[in-house]
Amino acid sequence: MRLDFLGNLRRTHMCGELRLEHAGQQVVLLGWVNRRRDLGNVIFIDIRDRNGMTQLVFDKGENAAMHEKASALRSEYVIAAIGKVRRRSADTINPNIATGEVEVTVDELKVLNDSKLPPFLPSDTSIANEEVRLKYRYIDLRREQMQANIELRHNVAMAIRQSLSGQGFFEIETPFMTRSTPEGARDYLVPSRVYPGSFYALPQSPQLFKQILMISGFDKYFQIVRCFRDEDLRADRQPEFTQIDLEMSFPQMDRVFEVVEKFLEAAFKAAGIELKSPFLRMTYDEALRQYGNDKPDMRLPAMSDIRPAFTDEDLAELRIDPSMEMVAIRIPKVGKISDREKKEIRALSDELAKRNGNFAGVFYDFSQMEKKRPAVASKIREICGAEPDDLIVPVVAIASAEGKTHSAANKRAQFTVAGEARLELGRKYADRHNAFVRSGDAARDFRFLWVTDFPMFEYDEKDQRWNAAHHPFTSPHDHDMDKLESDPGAVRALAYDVVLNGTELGSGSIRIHRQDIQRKIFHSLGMSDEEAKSRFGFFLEALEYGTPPHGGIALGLDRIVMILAGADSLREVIPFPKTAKAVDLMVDAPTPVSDVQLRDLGIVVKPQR
RNA sequence: GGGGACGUAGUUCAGUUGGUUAGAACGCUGCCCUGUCACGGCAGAGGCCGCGGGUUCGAGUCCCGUCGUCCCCGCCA
Repeated sequence: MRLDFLGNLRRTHMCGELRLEHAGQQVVLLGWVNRRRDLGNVIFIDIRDRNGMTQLVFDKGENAAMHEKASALRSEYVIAAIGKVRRRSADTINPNIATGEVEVTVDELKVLNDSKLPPFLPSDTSIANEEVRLKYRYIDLRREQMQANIELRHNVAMAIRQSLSGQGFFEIETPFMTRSTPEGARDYLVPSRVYPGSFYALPQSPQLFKQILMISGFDKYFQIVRCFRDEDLRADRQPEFTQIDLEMSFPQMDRVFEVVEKFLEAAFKAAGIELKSPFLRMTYDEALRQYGNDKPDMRLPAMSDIRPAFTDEDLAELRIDPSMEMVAIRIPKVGKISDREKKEIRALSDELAKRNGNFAGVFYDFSQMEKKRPAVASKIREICGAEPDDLIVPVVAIASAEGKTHSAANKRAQFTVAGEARLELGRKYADRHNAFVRSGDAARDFRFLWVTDFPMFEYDEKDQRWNAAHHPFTSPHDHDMDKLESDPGAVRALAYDVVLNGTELGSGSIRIHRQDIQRKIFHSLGMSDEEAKSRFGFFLEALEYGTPPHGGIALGLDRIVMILAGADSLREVIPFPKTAKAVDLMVDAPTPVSDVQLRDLGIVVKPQR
C-alpha cells in the first residue's frame, strides 16, 4: 500500500464535531479507521479521533477511484478524509452517535499510515485481559473509556489548579532527587555516581520541602506532584502516584478545610457533580465508635450501642462480659440468611478475631437470640432502626474465666473487628443490599467526611515503642502538650483525613512550627538529639529561623479520578501504570543494567539467577 | 512474606468422570453484496491447552514445581 504524506493538509473539524448545521461544508478529518463496513459497491468507514467518530461514505457509483482506495483500508490505519458533509436521509440516521445525522462523502482519501493488526481493537466490545492491555497500552488507551478517563483526569487536575491558584496558592516544584529519611514506607533509591555508596531517594511526599517553603515566606504552596513508595501494590495503590499537595501559613484547621472543600467542589463540578459543603466532621474516636473504622463510608448505617437492650440478668445468663463494648452491625436489605451463610458469618468472626490479636469478642447469632430472647432481640432491632430484611450481627464479648479482656486496647479492637466485619459483610451481600450497588443511587452519592483529632502516637507492640500516627511533624493539640511524656497514648494531634465513601482521599495536619516542641516529639518517639539531628538536622535548623505557624494536606489525585470515573482500580485512570508486582509491562521495567553502569555507580550486585 | 482466583486460537470464553481429529463467538483472509453503523451471506486460515516434571495404556482435564496476571492479608510514618 502506498502511503501519503500529510503535506500542508489542515484539519477543519474533529471527528465528533459534525452536525446537521455543517451539511454542505467541505471538511478535512484526520484520524483512525475504527470500523469498516464493506457492502460491495458502497463502503462505510468510521473515522475516529479522541473527540468521536464520523461515518465516511465511499460510493462506487459516485467516485470509483476513492472507492477502490477505501477497499484497502483496515482497522487502525491513519487516514485523512477530504470531503463534503451530507445530511443523512431520515431512514439512515444513527441516533447512537453524536454525528449520526450526517456523513462525509469523500473526494480525496490519504492513507497517512497503515497498521499491523493489533492484538485487540479499540472498537472491541469485550475488553482484553489486563496483561495484554498493559503490554499494548497505546492501543488500550485508544478505547473510548480510557480516553474519557484520561480526559476526566485532565479536567479534574485543571479545575484544582485553577481553584488553588485563584485562592492565592503558588504551584512550586520540589526535588525528586532528595534525601532518604527511612521511616514509614520504603524509599526508592537513586545511586549517586559522584559519591559511590551514597544515594538520593525519590520522595514519598514533598513534606519537608513544603514546610520549608512556608519558612521561606511563600505563604501558600501547592503542587500536583508524583510521589513514590516502594511497598506492595493494591488496586488502589501504585508505587508512583500523584498527590495534590498543599501547605499554607497561619491557618487553623478550618482554613485548610475551606481550601480543600473549595477545590474539591471545583474538581467535582468539572465532572458534572455538585457537592455540598461544608463536609461533615467526625472525630477519630467517634468514627471508631460508630463505624469501627477511621475512614467510614457515610452511606452506610452506623453501628449501634446495644448495651441498653440487655438487663443485667440477660448479660449474666448469656455470659456476656459487661465491661466490654456491645455493638450491632446492620447491613440493610440482605433478606434471608441461609444456614451455610450463618456458618460463614461465624467463621468470619473467628478470622477477624485472630487478625486483631487477643480480642475475645464474638458475633452473636442473632436468629438464635430472636428465638431464645425475643425481648432482647426486638430491643436491638429497635435501637438499630432495623427493617425486616436487614441483617443484624451483634458483636459482644463472652466473659472468659480469666476475665482478661477489659483493656482499652481490647475495646478498641472490638470496634475494629465490628467495623471490619461490617465492610466484609457489606461486600459479601453487595448484590443483595442496595448500599454498595454501583449502578444504584449509591454510586453517585458522594459523602465527604472530615475525620479529626487523630491520636498523635500509636504503640508498636513489636518494637515496644511509640510511633507517630501521622508523621512526626504533626502538631499535638495545645492542651495535650503536658501529656507528651506522661501519657503519650492520650495525646491528640491536629491531624485530619478527608474521606469519601470509605476511601481515604487525603491526610494532613497543622505542623509543629517551634523547634522546642519538635524536639519534644522526637524525644517521645525515642529519638535522641543526635539521631534527630543526623536525620532531620537541616529541617530542625530551618525551624529556628522564624517559622510561621503552618499546616496543610495532601490528597490522592488518582483516587479522586478513580471514584469519579466509577473505576475499580487506579490502573484505569493512570495512563501507564504498573502491575501488582510493580512491573511496567509495556517498557518492561525494571531491568538489569550493564556491568559498566554498575561499575560507574560503584555498585556490586550478586546476580539473582 | 502469607492466602485465594485465573492462565486453552489474535481476543473473549466453553471443554463432562482422564478416552478418537480440542470447540464457539468476535477478529483475520478470500469471494458475494449500493444504506450499513456490533452490516449481512458463503468459504478458509489460525492451537507448545503458560512452562517443566510426574501419575497413567492414555493428561487441556489428576499431582508436584515454576512463571505470569488479578484480588486480599502483612506492609503502606
